[in-house]
Amino acid sequence: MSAILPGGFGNFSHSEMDLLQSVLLSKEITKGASLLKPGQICQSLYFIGSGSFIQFKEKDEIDQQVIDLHVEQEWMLNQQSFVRQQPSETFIQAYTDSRVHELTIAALHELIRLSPVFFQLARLLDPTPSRIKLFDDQLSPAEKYQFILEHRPALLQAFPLKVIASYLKMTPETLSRVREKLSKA
Amino acid sequence: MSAILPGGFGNFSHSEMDLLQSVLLSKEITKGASLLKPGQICQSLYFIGSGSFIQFKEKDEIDQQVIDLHVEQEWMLNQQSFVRQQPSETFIQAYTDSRVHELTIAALHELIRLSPVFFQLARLLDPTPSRIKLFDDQLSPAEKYQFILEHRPALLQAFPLKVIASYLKMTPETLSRVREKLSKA
DNA sequence: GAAGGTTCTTGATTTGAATCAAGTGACTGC
DNA sequence: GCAGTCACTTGATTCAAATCAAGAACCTTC
Repeated sequence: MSAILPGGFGNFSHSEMDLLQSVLLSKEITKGASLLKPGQICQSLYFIGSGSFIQFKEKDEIDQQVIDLHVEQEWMLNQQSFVRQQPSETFIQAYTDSRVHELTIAALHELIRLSPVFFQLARLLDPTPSRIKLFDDQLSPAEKYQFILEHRPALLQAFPLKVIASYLKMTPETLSRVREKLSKA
Repeated sequence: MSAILPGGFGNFSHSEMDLLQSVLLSKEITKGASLLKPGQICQSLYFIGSGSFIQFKEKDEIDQQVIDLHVEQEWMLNQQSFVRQQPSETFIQAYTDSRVHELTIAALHELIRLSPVFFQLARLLDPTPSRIKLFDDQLSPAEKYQFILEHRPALLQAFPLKVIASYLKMTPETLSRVREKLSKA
């Protein structure tokens, strides 16, 4: 196995990368299948080799709220559930046929036991600055859209606008208007 | 030194508690003084023995946005800055004369080296479920107020309503109206 | 105790996004 | 080809909270 993992999420030597990759489990996930369901406890980090995932919550019988969107070459997990080892409230569902590389919590502990260097992976357990910016600050719909345009443009390629709208916590109508305004600005 | 720390944030034996307390630095902070300023990197966790703190961001020259409120018997830090060791964007400022017990990052590492049990403290580095609920879900002003009424009532004792309003990301007028409605419901 | 400053409340108005509604274009499958 | 569905757009209306404005209650402090 070689180079399934990108740089950028840690400072690892070649041998450390090899070690890391050796404990990963490669899995194929077909479109629509779930890696995590409400009630389950998130036990793994997943690195997406290819494909895309939607993490969402059932608001009511009809509607679902998109919590996060994940595209290839990104790590993915339910942070809350993983860190506190508590039942998830969200689904993590493949939006397309996908391949993931799974790092179980046991494997993570083993890595850290072997070398404290792997401590760095713990950073994956915290919300990214990008997510914090998007939802902690209170941005206007236009600002939210511009933010992902700038910081997560891949999402716009990977998902339909109604999914993006739900992720950004606005209606599809509002997103449509924001885009229209921006396109002629 | 005895019993400055409460239970509830970890599962420690008496001797572990003693060890933990032995590495804490007790500090007095006078009203208005800052434990952390924008540009600085958050290097410590603070346990508030007595007093209260406001964590806020300068929105513009005039206004400031309250990010978090901290009262006694709680741990406090700038999670983003601490975890990523990046410059803070917030102030952590004493709202009243206070006493804190400081756990530096170096002391934390030393504790974990001595016993992996202290790993549990890492949970302090993640946003609490309470905070996530308050700002990730999109609650109405009334729901936000009811949430802190139920989950963080001490805040209402410790801070004026205009500070609470800023924390809850609503105007003081809206908070006032929410309270009025609730009081006669 | 008067003057000034806060905090909080109350009322009137504005505003921005949600909702409601309808329509277009693209694709899907019979 | 045509009905049906789905994604997206566009327009009209509604609604909730922000803003603007003013006043009441409670402080300081000189």
